[in-house]
Amino acid sequence: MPTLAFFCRGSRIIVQMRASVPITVDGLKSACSQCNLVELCLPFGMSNAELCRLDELVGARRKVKRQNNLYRAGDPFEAIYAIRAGSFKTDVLLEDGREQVTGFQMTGEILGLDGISTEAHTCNSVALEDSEVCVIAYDKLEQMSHEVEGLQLQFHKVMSREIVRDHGVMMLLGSMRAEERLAAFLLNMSQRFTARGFSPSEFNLRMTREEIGSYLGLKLETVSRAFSRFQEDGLISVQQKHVQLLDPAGLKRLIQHQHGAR
Amino acid sequence: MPTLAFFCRGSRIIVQMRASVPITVDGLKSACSQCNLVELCLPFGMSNAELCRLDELVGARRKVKRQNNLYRAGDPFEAIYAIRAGSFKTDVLLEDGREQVTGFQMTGEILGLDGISTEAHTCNSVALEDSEVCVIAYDKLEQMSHEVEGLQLQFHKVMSREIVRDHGVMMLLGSMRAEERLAAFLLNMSQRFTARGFSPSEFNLRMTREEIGSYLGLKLETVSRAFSRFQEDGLISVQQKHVQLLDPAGLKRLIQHQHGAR
DNA sequence: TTTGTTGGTTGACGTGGGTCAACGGGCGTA
DNA sequence: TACGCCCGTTGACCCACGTCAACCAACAAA
Repeated sequence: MPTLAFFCRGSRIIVQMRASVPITVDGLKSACSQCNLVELCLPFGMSNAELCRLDELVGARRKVKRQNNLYRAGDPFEAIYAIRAGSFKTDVLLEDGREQVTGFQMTGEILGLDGISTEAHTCNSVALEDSEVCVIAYDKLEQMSHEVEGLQLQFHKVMSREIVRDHGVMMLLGSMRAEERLAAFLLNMSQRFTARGFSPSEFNLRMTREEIGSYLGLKLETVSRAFSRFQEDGLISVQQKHVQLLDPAGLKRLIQHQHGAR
Repeated sequence: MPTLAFFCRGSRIIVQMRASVPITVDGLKSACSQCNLVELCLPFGMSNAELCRLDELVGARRKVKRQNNLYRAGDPFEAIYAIRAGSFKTDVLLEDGREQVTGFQMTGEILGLDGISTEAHTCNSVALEDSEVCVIAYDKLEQMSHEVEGLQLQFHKVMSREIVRDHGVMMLLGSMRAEERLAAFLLNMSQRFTARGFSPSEFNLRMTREEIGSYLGLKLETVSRAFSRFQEDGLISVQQKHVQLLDPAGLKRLIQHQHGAR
């Protein structure tokens, strides 16, 4: 067995190992105190002391291959997940097969909150690329929330943020036109890439046109046409999944002044 | 000052008073342990002992007249609210004036959860009729969640339920046709009225066609036409805000088999 | 290299629901 | 009891987006 010694924030991570078998990252315990996603994730705003307590909470990491499910609707709810690497989509399915993508998640974001209410997951979570998550056992989270001051507040904020995000999507679906929806989507992606230290104006989408369409309540052809239209108008440059925002302000304007919207 | 003596669940409520001034309900402290909405509201599933602790948490009640705001987008977040009587809508506004109704709330449901994330409300909450809410100071809730076992779990479930509900609305807005949306809306209302001890098949809507339309991502004319269509087809009987579900199974069928939906 | 498969683009056409407009009934106010 | 306003209904028309179909590019497997 390897000997692992973690030290908290401020000092460097030191991992000493005397391993007779190769170490798989799978079995490695995650350490929030050492994670560079701290600013984006559950631990945001917590003190160093609290962060070290968090290290106890976060269990093993789990890898999820592209197209595989992290969980499925109906699975018993046991843990929530923090995305350490990669990205996911969540969707709900109707009996007749219709799919609605309810969100796309990136590093540092939390998955599985929907499961708390009924103690079973109510949507499917699928990796859009080979990804890795930190597993946070829910009963431990409940327990530790009683003890660690900042954890409870942060967790509430994460849930509340999800509710606010959902309201934004409702706005999008309920009262915007196709091109407005796509513009809002692109700006949102840009903003989230920026928060992760990537370029605000150039990125690779991880999802297909069909998935974007499902999320935005549009058919994939409409999404494709809107992309082309934006390119013609010099707002963006697209090539397959690679997108460059040439005129973010123009995209914003598109959303604000409805051109005779519903 | 009136002398008030409350006893916990199981015994009857006793209120002794020697009042020189008329008692206004406004000033009265709410007692969860005495409230008949316990099964629907935050305290659901908590023990009697825990319920009595909750009585400390829930502050004064507040009356909100029809069309008045309980809170507005931008207001500093200080409390969440449990609806004791009446009903509300929540909506978000775009700069250009477009409105999206994000939900309708009934007795026992919790308002204001959106405010936790940014410490300011992000939507408007408007009473659809003269209503009354219990004010639950958020800092006190945080505090008491550390102490009362069941409260934290229940609160998390309430938030999670809101997220699940929002996903349902996304499904509705993103992949259902006008008549399916209205059918889903009516069945949802029926189910919630039932949970409150009212008839599953006959009720009065509190919101206008325009508000329903905004919620469902439709124009009021479309809502009106769908109502008329359902009536022609013998599914419901409508007269203004009074609705009777004549064939709930038929409404369900409408949702499941899409008639060439998007 | 070829071939198959999946994802994306584009065109032609159809339609669900938005728009505009007229009208009528319920309800609150005087 | 009458007035006025909001709310709801209905019809005629139109357009944004869905549908159907052809085609092409990227990428993986052979």
